[in-house]
Order: sequence, then C-alpha cells, then structure tokens
Amino acid sequence: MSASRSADAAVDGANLRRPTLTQVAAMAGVSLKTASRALNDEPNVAEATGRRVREAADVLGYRLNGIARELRRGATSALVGLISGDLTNPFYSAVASGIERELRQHGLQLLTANNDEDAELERALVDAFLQRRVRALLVVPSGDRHEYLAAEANHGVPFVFLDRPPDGPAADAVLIDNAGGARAAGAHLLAGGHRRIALVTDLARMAPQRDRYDGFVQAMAAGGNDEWRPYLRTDVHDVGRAEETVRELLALDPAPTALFTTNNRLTTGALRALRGRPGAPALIGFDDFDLADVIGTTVVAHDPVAMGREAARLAYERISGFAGPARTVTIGTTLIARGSGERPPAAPEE
Amino acid sequence: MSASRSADAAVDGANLRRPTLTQVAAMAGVSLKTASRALNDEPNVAEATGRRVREAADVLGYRLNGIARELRRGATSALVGLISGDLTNPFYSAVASGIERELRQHGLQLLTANNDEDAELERALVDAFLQRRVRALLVVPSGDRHEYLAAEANHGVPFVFLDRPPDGPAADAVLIDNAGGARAAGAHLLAGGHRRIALVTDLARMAPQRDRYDGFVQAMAAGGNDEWRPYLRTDVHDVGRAEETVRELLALDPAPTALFTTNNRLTTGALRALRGRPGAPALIGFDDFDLADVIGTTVVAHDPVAMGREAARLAYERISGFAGPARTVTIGTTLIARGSGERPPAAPEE
DNA sequence: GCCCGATCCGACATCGATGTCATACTTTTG
DNA sequence: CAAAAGTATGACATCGATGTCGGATCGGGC
Repeated sequence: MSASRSADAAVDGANLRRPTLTQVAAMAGVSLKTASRALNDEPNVAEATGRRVREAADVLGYRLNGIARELRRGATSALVGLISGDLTNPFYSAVASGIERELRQHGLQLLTANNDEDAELERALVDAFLQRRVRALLVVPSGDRHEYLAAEANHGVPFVFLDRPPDGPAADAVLIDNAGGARAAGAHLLAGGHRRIALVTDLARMAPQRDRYDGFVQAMAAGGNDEWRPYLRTDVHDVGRAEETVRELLALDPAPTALFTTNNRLTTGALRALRGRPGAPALIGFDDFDLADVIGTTVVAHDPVAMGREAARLAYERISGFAGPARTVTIGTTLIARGSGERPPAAPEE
Repeated sequence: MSASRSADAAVDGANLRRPTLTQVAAMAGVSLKTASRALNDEPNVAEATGRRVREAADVLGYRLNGIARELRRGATSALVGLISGDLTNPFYSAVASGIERELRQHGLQLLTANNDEDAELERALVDAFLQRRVRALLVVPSGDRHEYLAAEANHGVPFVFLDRPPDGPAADAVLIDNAGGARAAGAHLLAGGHRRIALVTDLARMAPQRDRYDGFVQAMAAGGNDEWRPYLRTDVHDVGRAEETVRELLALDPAPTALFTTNNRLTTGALRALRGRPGAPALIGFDDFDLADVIGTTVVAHDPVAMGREAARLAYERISGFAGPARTVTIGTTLIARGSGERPPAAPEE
C-alpha cells in the first residue's frame, strides 16, 4: 500500500521541500530547541524571543511536521482506520459519518478504505493501516473468514467489528438485532393475514443475512406457516438481480402475497420491480432508507449512525486504556409501518 | 487537531510497544541494516540470512513502522485529504467514493473529514492535514471565503476544489454545469406550459446555488416569463424547512403550478410536502437520487462519483509533477424526465 | 559583594526506519 | 595466481521533531 514507484519518483520534482524547524530557528537566531519551545507555547521563553520565532515561522510558511513529531512522541498516530464496503451504499456512509463525528471529539482522524467486499484486499488494507500505526481499526468485514486478525488482535491495536461478529478471537463488536428485526417483520406480515410470503436475501456467507433469515424462519414457525418455502430466494447480491428475482416471484402461480427483503439494496430492486404494478404484494424491507416515508415503504429500521458512534466509542475506550473483556453492543430495530407492509393479501383469485 | 491530552496520557498504558527492527535484527543475529534489507527484499542478502530475519520478524510479530519510514523517505505521506460536508448526504459520500477508488489505484489513501459547513473548523482541518503531510488536499469548501488557502496553495501541496470554485488563488477545480442544468430545468417547465414556477434554493452564499439560480433566471428571461418571481424562496437550508416552505407555496393563491428545487435536500423536502397531495404541481429537482425512478421524479442529474474521480485524477497529476496552470473540469448535467416534471399546469381554477 | 533560585536558552540524544560508504570475503578472469 | 569484480554485511549519518540536562544570566536577599 505504499505509493507506486512512478509517484515516488515524480514527487521529488513537484514538492518543494517545506521549511524545517531548524530553518526557522536559524532565521530567528535561536537554537532549534528554543524555536520548538516557542511554537509549542512551552514556558520559559522570553516574550521577544517568542515573537521573533513566530515571525520567522510565518515568513517561511513553516508548518510543523506531524510525521516527525509522531515518531518522536511514540510512533503512534492520531488516526483510526475504517474498512468497509463502498461508501455509495448509504448504510456504510452513515456508519462512517457516525464514527467520524465521535472521533473528532477526541481529536482523532478517520482514515477510510473500501474493501470492495474482497477478503484479500481487506487483509492488505489491515496491514497498511497497521503500518500507519492507527490507534484503532474498525472493520465491517467483507466475509466471514477473518481469523487472519488473530495475529493482530492481541498486539495492542484495538479492533472493533461492525455489523458482523468477529469469528476468531474475541473482540469488541457493534451488531444489529438482525434476528429480532426479521422476526418482527415476519410476524407483522403473518398478522396481516399473509401466508405465501417471499423471502429475498443477500449472500448467505454474510452473518447478518443468515441471522435475518433465521429470524424470519422463527416467525414463520411460530405462526405455523410453511407456505413461504417455495418463495425463498437467497444469495441475491445486487439491485438488478433483486429486481429480476422479484419479477420472477410475481410471475409464479400462485404468486406470493408479501415480500420481505433483507437489506436496502434488495428493497430497492423490489421497489423497481413493483413499480406501477397494480395489486402489488405487501413489502417490508430491512434497513430504513431516504424517502421511504414518501414511497410509503414499511421497513425494519435501525440507526447506522449510532452504530458508527458506538463503535468509535468502544474503540476510544480501548485507546484510553480499557483492557476488559470484549464487549458487544447491539443496536435495536423498529418496525416502521408506512403502508407497504400493511397491504392485505389479494383476494384469492383475480 | 492533535490528540487530546487525556488520550495521549492513556495510550502509554494501553499500547504495548511494538517490536522494532532493531529487535528483529538482534534476534536474527544480524545488523539493523541487514534486517532492513532482508525485509525489503533488497539484493545482496544471503538466502539463509534472509530466512532467519523473516522468521524472527514473524515470531516477534514485527510490523514496519510506516511513520519512521515516511520520515526518512522524505516526510511526505501516501495520504490525500478530503474535507467535505457530512457523509450522510449522498452527494458527499458519492464524491468520496469516486475519490477513494481513483486514489487506490495509485496506492494512495483517503483521509476524510467533515467541515460541518463551518469555515472555522474547515480551516483547522486544512491545517491538521497539512501537518500530516498529505500529498494533496481535496476540498468541498463550506463557504465562499477561502482566501486563507492562498498562503498554502503555493507551498507545494496541491489543492483541488470540488463543487465550488476557488475564489482566491487559481487552483484546480471540478465543477458541475450548474447554470446549464438549471436552464434546462427552467426551459423544460416552460415548454410544459408552466408560468407560475416556484424556485426553492439553498443558501445563497454557496456558489453553486447562485449559479443554479442564475441559470433558472436566464431560462425564464429567454421564455419571456416573469410570473415566477413571487414564488422565489432562497436560503432554505434543511429538509424540514424545505417541506414547510413548499407547503406555504402551495397554499398561495394562485398557487404555483411547478417547482424547481436546487439540490437533493430541498427536493426531499418538497417530495414530503407533496406526498399524497392531489393535483400536485410539477417538480424538477437538481441532483439525482436513489429511487427517483421509483417515485417518478424528474431531475437534473450529474455524476458525483465522476466528480470525485476527476478531482482525484487532477490531484494525482499534480502529485506526479504536473506544474501547468490551474485547470477546471466541468461535469455535465442531464435532465431525466420521469414524470414529475411533465405534469401539466392544473386547469386555471379548481 | 556573594549566594541562590528562577528564568531563559542551547547541546545532544532520541524515536525507527533507510541511505551511504567501508570492509571482509568470494568468485572470476586474464 | 594476482588483480578485478562481485557479494554479503555492518557502522554511522540522517529525516524533523521533542526530551533531558546542564550552563548562562539576572534579580534579590543577606
């Protein structure tokens, strides 16, 4: 993850070297250390001396070299890394926003990277971040296999997992009550009189998806309903496929009278498929989204910004010295009825 | 923007010190330099020696100290900073995503910070980033006053402005064809037979808003329409206010037959106000958004991910040594008709 | 007129890596 | 077989800041 050769080569030509503290000191006619003292507002610097130093710094356009300072101060930066999926997914960007806000209060900076949902890349990113000496690392893991973190987890850099539990060593985590949310959705549809309920899920290798599946199944079992099984569709990963899948489901005979989509992407696909369709089935989506109120979509909502905030909080506590056992924070869900989930099953036949 | 005292104090207790190269060398029974050579795959290291060093590194859990390396290599990091508004706004997160993807190809890392639309904070962030020795700085300025960058712009760190032109020294910029897009929207509504067109804009201190206003006015002038003036509402900054404002507009007599909202937030507010309203006015929004197709909202679309990509490209060229004059890349807009902008004016009276 | 503590300042070591140069030991080569 | 060339290694300086410690200066108190 270091800069490519071509960049390294070119930079020398482009970046005029910035003035160093030594130069400032020279211009002010004082020693290096005195200049340092003056600019850091340390005590025991004569008024006049301080002024001279500050003036010199100003004239030269001096800017402290944070890299050198960090090295001297203990080789640990004020950075916290976040590795997640693409920020164009509002879930990830909301999480990032929550993290950033919380970190800022503690003078920490957020470094973001996209794992492209690729475990190999993710691993490389972790490595790069650790080399950068981040104070903590927040990860929304791409898949399930992250034992590779075991080697790191106990080496002093706190890890916090978001949305997916660590499967290897114990580590702090912030999770969503996936099963609970899905149970609520299932129960809500059953209560509405639905039996033929289609379940559309994303990749089963992602733990939250499995949990949502489980929750839904529990609700069905509790309601003594088995008619949903023919309408199960798993491992649907993008919006386009979701739209297609829902179209196919609607073409079945008998068609499902309700749909439960287990994340925002799938819900988007479903909404596209349902668009302008008379007698559309009921729909509940996991994850709230912008304008769901306008569209009238019933969702299982949770608070991704809070997730980020909590994760950052856990990380900060570790940074500050907390050494207790791994903790898990669970973010609750709320079913928000907006109409789509309350549509009754269509009359038996046409 | 350095870490707070409390954090600094606590860390010492928490972070076990990571092993240094010197320790690895000692364990392998070689000199510091030889260990360095071995781990960096430099030539002239005996096979057996290399193995011993790598083993020692492995056992100790050694991880190279990027901070020290950077200091030695030239005190310039592989980081690029982005200062923008809140990532929960999909516009900013899309921009960030485009930037991140482009940078990654060049081995650069993105450091993000939220300016909270506050000029003072923004300034502090710029300072913090420069101290961190970022290779380039991408900024979506909070306001118009950013002359404070003048001092920096010519000190070797390339600046790229996004969405708002630099008002001080010449610098690279990536802008949207705001006036053009707004003209198109205005013309589209006029062509649809509208005369009483409401214009709802965000804070006039933001250049893009002024440009969109100007474009709209040009379209009106070209169409010889003056009836829009009573329906102008400016400096509407959040979703709630936008919703309110639109409600008020609709209560007027005569009510406007069409609306043009000049960014995604305002459009969201308008959609809320219009929700379930029979005989709703036509609506065009600036900025495309998720599910606009489902809702059927006509928008002036552009590509924020491309904006990010272009900005990162400009920055990378500077980093690589390009020293030519400041460049401006303009991102085009497309009017996407989805229904809301094509609703005809209501019949004269009820 | 001398001692003492406070104040101001600077020389030097240090953080953890890499670059330069010197050196010991091999291997080629003429 | 001696000279030249090449390989493997280490000692030391260095990047730009901060921490330690000791020296100079100054004002007061006796």
